[in-house]
Amino acid sequence: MEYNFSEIEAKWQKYWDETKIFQTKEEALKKFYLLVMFAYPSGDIHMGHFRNYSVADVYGRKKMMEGYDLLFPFGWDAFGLPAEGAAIKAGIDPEHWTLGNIAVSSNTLKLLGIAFDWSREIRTCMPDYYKWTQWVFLQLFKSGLAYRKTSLANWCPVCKTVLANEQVSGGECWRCHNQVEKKEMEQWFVRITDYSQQLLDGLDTLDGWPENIKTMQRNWIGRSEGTEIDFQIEGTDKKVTVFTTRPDTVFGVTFMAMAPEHPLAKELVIGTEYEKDVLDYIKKSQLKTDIDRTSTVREKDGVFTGRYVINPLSGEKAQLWIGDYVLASYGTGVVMGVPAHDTRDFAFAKKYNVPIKVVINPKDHELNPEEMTDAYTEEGIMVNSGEFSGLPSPEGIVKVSEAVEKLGVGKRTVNYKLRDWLVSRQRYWGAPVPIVHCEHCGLVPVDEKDLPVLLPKGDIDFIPKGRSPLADCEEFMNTTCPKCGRPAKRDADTLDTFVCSSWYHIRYTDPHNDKMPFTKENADKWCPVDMYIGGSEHACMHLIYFRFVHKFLKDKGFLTSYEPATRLFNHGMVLDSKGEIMSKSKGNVVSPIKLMKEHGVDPTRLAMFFASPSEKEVLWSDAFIVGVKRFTSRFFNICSEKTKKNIGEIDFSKLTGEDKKFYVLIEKTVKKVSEDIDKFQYNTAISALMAFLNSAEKYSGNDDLLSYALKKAIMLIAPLAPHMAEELWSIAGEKESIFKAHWPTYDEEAVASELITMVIQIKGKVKAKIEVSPDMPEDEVKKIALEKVKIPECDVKKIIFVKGRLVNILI
RNA sequence: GCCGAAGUGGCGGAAUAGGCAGACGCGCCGGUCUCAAAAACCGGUGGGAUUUAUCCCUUAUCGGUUCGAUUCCGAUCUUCGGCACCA
Repeated sequence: MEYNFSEIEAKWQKYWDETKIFQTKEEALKKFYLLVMFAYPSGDIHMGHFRNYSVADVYGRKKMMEGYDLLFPFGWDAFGLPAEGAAIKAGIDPEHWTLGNIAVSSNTLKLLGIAFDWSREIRTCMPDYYKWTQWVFLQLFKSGLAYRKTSLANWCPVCKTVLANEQVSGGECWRCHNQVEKKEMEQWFVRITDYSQQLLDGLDTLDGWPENIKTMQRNWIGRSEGTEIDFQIEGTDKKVTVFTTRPDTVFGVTFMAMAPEHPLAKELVIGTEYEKDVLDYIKKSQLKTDIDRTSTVREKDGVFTGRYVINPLSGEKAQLWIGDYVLASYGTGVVMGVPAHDTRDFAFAKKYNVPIKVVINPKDHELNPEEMTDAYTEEGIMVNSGEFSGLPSPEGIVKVSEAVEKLGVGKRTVNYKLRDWLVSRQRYWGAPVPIVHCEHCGLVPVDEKDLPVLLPKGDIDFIPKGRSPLADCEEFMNTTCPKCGRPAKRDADTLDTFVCSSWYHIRYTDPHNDKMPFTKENADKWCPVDMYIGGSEHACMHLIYFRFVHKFLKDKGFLTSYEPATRLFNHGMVLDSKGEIMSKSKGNVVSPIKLMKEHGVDPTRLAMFFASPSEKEVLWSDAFIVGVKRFTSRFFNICSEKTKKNIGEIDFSKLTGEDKKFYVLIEKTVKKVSEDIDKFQYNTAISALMAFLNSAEKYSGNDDLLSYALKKAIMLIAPLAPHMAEELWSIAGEKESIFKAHWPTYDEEAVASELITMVIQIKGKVKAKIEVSPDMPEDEVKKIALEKVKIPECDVKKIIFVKGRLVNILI
């Protein structure tokens, strides 16, 4: 029988649709929540989506066959810049553009036969969803976690919008890759930093997350323990506080460097001879781009303020400088300069002739400041440090900190690199910030009963001008204050799309609720996500935000789980055959739709899976399809011809010879495929099925046994090639969907009883092989081995025996 | 610079609580079928030597531990990912 894929695919997709087989069961007795990162509808589905969803689909279908009640939903992360880009370029309304793309992509996804529960589809750009995104924001606001602050925001001059720190990489905008500037603006922030420690601690509970993602998040949160120390400014009643992780070097402070943005910077020099130089320097450093500012290769520079600070421990004076290598946003914005023991301070001191004072010596020799070419940053013994001299530096860190606290000039403290989350955007296509600005009452949250704050439609000028397009829409802007009732203005900004995606996993548990974002009952029934599948590029963005929002909602009592997802799997990217990212501009895009139409969905899936393990990238080549097409057609032929509905019992103990071997093979294949799918190693699962097929075609024994084995093989291939498996299942006489069949078990006795090949080595080199049963006594195996290689027992020095593996004879 | 992962035939890749390196597939070579070709099927295929039922070499490179190392340890090289003046 010919394998007519297009007919078979259409038939079974229709069947799945009509029988609603993939619709989530409400009772969920044995729940499994499988989640794929939802899609940005930028056009049609590409190979990356195809791989992501197919990999998840295999996993989900196997779970179904294992008897789990599966929640496997899909949706659209539908707000965001590209829709506005299309509006500007082509004059299309962003909503029209977005919904059009969703329609096209949904159709494609349905043709791909992914087992999504489409009845739970969500679209973040629709009022029934963003109403609740606004609700989430209001909870944050009411808890004091959403606040406005004027700050130097990352500003992308091309997208004309602000960006969160996470959206700037290497000084470039994550979307358009143009250089980001700094711009002073009043913005909405979310106090994610209140959760720094919780987000860090939570990682230790996430055993099912890849280590590299957890490491990236740990580094991103960037916890460091240290000590804050106050230095009095000479001749004033003011003091500056520094944060240091090396209080053991405090006696080596010869200068102090302050960030140009520090509130005291200007104040300290006003009216002095240093005023002009310092103000010029501050102005200059603000004009520098982030790339210049944060480049580690750039020569450090600074300007002297004419002021001195007093070291609270040594009583020594140190020069106070302004230097733009000091970050205002980390620690206290002031750094104590210890040239002898810090690389940056050393470079700075050398440039400006600041004294270098050694306070830590290596164990074996003494440092001479004049001869040093580099800072000594290792551990050592404290010197020139008063009562602390002679202490090993790790101990010094503790002792100096204690002294600082005792003197009342500082305290031990913890710092994090994590910054607050900037959530406002000066764009149209997003969820409006549900806040009213009232002259009398200040910032007033919109009443929950008045949500959503609808995004106005119609005549909106989308051209980016550096302020929100909504600001010009008077109809939208003019409102009344929910508190005092007087005329007031709406907030003109919209929320970052990462706010929309920070809670979508919970909305899926109750997607049509119009009274609440979700019920606690439903959230707790399904959450946490049991397996979350997506790319690793979101490690420090979405994957932190959604953990934060989940924890926040938990703390507010809206749900019970501490983490949104217990297991995470990152699939690799699909690249072109040269290893480059596929993009329209390069013209190297491979279309999954074209492949699917030409070869069928199942062969295309199999080719993708077989090409490489799922977590690795795959350099796509159409040649991958050749082998699996031969395989599918051979598999289809033998199964459609040799399976029978009724077969007699297979009694392993009565099998012999070829029959026994073949039976053991199918049982072993069940074990292998089951384990490999659980590990996302679909490539080896497929090769095990190929090896089985090779033997099945050669097998010429018992028809019942062959049919028994083939039906097991059909079930094994079902998650990987679902349409073909359904067809073969029905040809085999089965009436129900194969996805209602139970995932096959294997005969452990048979798998364990298989004859094993033992290797006979002489001095570690393979000389012969013997087949023995696994329970043959050691002495007997040794005897056979010696006979086999014709070595008399008297020549043997030693025999190494590894059960079930080998015999190594030393002579 | 720091942290992490990886390096296996012509290619994708398999095998690591240390135990037959190269499963499975692509490609290639030979064959069957055919007037011929394609498709399909069958056989062969890491490299080298050879007296061809034989031997040597081989998992980035060099060393170590071991009866035995792709797997463990150390050094070096390369590639990829992340962080990058975080005091």
